[in-house]
Amino acid sequence: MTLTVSNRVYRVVMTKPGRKRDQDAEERILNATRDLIAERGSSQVTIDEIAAEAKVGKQTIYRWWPTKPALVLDALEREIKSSNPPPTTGSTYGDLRTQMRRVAAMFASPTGSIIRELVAESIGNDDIAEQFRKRFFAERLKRGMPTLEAGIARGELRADLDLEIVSEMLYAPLWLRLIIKHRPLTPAVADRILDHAWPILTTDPTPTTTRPS
Amino acid sequence: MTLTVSNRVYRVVMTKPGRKRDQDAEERILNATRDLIAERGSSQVTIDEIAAEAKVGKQTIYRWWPTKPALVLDALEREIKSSNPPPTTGSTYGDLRTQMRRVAAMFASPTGSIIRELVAESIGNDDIAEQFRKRFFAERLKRGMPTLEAGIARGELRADLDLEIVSEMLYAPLWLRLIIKHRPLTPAVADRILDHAWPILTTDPTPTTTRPS
Amino acid sequence: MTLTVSNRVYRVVMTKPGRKRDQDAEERILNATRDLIAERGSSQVTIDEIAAEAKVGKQTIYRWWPTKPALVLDALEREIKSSNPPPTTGSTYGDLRTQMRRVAAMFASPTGSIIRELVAESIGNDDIAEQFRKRFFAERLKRGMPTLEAGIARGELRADLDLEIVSEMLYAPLWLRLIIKHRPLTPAVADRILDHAWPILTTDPTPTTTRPS
Amino acid sequence: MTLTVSNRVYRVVMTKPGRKRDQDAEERILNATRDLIAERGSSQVTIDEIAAEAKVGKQTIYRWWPTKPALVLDALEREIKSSNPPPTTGSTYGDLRTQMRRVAAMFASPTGSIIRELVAESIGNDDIAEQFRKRFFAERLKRGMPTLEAGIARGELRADLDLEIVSEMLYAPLWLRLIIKHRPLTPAVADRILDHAWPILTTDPTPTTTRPS
DNA sequence: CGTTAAGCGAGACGGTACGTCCTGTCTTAAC
DNA sequence: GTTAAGACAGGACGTACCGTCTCGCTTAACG
Repeated sequence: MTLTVSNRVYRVVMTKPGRKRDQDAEERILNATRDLIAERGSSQVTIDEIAAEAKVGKQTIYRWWPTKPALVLDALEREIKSSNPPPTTGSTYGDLRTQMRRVAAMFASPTGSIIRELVAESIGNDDIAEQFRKRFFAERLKRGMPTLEAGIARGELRADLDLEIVSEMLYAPLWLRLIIKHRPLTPAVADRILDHAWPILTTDPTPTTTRPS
Repeated sequence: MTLTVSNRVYRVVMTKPGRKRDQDAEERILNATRDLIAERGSSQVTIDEIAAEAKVGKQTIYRWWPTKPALVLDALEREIKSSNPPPTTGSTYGDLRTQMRRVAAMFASPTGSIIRELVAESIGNDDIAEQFRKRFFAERLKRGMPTLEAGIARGELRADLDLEIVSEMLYAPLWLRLIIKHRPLTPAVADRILDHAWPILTTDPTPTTTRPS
Repeated sequence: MTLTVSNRVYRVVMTKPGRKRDQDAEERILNATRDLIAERGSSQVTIDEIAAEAKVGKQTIYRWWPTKPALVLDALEREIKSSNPPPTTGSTYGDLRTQMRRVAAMFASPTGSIIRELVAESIGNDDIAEQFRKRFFAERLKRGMPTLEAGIARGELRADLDLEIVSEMLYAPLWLRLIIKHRPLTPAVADRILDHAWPILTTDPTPTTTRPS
Repeated sequence: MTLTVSNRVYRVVMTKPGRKRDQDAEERILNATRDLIAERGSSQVTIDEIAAEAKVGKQTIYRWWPTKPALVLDALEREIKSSNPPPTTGSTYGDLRTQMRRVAAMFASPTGSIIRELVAESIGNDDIAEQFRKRFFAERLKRGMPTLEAGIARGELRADLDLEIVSEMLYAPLWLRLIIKHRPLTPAVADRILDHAWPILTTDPTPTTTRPS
């Protein structure tokens, strides 16, 4: 494709010239970030260390990530992308139980530490917060939605539930334990929460049978 | 006054000599901390700035507070100390409603910002976390306990409730909205949470009447 | 240069009208080097800037010149290559005078700035220093030699002169004024130097007549 | 101490408050600078290295010296401050000879390397150049002046000499050999320069006796 | 009232990490 | 194959804070 202006002929090109971004370097940076942060916490890791660990110049990091938390966010996203498919135990109760236990387990793992660090960064930086919510939090909180909606569709859950509120009642306690660390965070806790909440979710007229004595 | 024991002469002093701690300086430091943090967030405020704003030498700050978050914690405590007495509307539902609305209102106020910043500091520093939990979080989460216990005693709430879980189901969503800012934090939200949770709390056999249509 | 059509961004590239961009690129590089250095000084000019100014890839520069000063050296050489033939006024005094005035004039011109920059580079880099001495300095300092030797041959100058020392006595003050800029550098200065030195050069028994009163 | 003027109270302070500049640190910085630069040359030494060698924070260097060359200049000045008194051999010729040999010796020593590096810095930075000329060069070039003036006063030197030119004829060759390194720089060279120049300086009617055969 | 010791505002200190800049090498798409 | 663009590893730069220390002064209890 050509463009002629005042007798000068220009070619119109779509691609950017120059060396392409080095996928391998990106890989090494994200791995180094993940490893170092899981080990010592985001605030205890410097960009210089990540660069050294990844055998990369600092500028290569700054070229692609504006700040450290942005980098951490990408490292986290990659870590979580290997997402489990939604559970299908056959019953809504079973599905919710599995999902909540998975969240509790993830929060208790090194990945939980990274998420925790990201929450801290989000509090101090609105851009990070925005990214964190959009790319991780919202997606995660909503992952439970289909299960709840399916439960309603199947008639196992009450149709008049405010799912926004319900999902927060189920998951916010887990998040809070991750962030504040005021109480242990185990699958058993997830179970206790679900069992307490179950009566208000279900259409079953004898809810107390699922309640702990 | 001197005291001689085994040929050794001691000076006996009753009060510590030297200049007294400057109450005015302390006041100025805490005010400056509160103002600057509410304005820009704890992580964006330096000790140098606080010292300059308070017209105080840095050493005067470090003499009394070991770290910045310790200072922030004190600034926060002073702000919250004006605690309301527990509500007594006559009904457990009404008391819970009042309490949750108060928490939501506090979280939405500048004080909420300070709490949020403290959460961030807690994540990066275990000592701060310990202090934060002990001096603020636990006390706050447990403030609802007497109301719940009274409700059980009065027979308005089920006796077999796990109050630890219940209080988290009620308050964790508010905390999460403060920290993550993923959804608005209003008194109406507090109401919706309580109304959804109420059926599992109460001994009233017709819980659905309190549910939002 | 970019062109946006229906939200698509295109790059506009000039077509290559002919071939043999080779020599043109070299030309542009040397010109850009000369211009930028004369303007801001060698140490304030980066290779990237030269490449951008010359519309050339950095690699094209590094393909031909190992380092920046090597490039500067070439730029300088090209500038000076237009060397005047040795003067022949008929008298040794006149020839020396012409030559010294020429050097003073060159030092006072933009070319002098480039030479000055090269001296700076030479101090920090032995390879450059070697090149600078070999390709420019020695040749320049020795350019006066034939004149002096001819003067001796003609019997106008003393036969027992140490020409190495003499040429330095004549020219080093000019070099120093170029480098240190401690005093002005004008043809008049060259004259004063020569007139002071003349008595020890000449066989004329009445040297004082050429001395300034 | 307070001072009250028209109902306004002023604090009267005599000295600047705050910690005093650490003389020991300054000493260590200047020594480290001198040592490292004499060893490897100014351009091969980083501020970080100087700070590390001096056991000093980088900021302490930047607090007192705006740039590296400014620091080098101070280090040099301190090195040279231990200046020898002007020589008094009894004869002007002897004094000049001693002085020129001293300069040659200094230029050949590690101090000479530092001066050389400073010349390079001066070429690239006008502020440094200004400082270098004012604090070192001018003072040094003029140090020979009293000797020349005394020579005239005693009648040993011609009264119509342009001392500015004369001192450059004597010393510029030494400077140039320091900077360009095109020829060796020894006391013998200083002698040869002086002996060549002597005839035009002296009132002695038989100058050739001091000339090398 | 003078001594003594702690607190004060100010600011220099040793140190760590930051984010930018430049060098010289390399890789890629367009010609 | 050659060019312009530009990403790469490496490394120095000068800045910003941290938490500590030192200075000259002020304040207050003790003798």
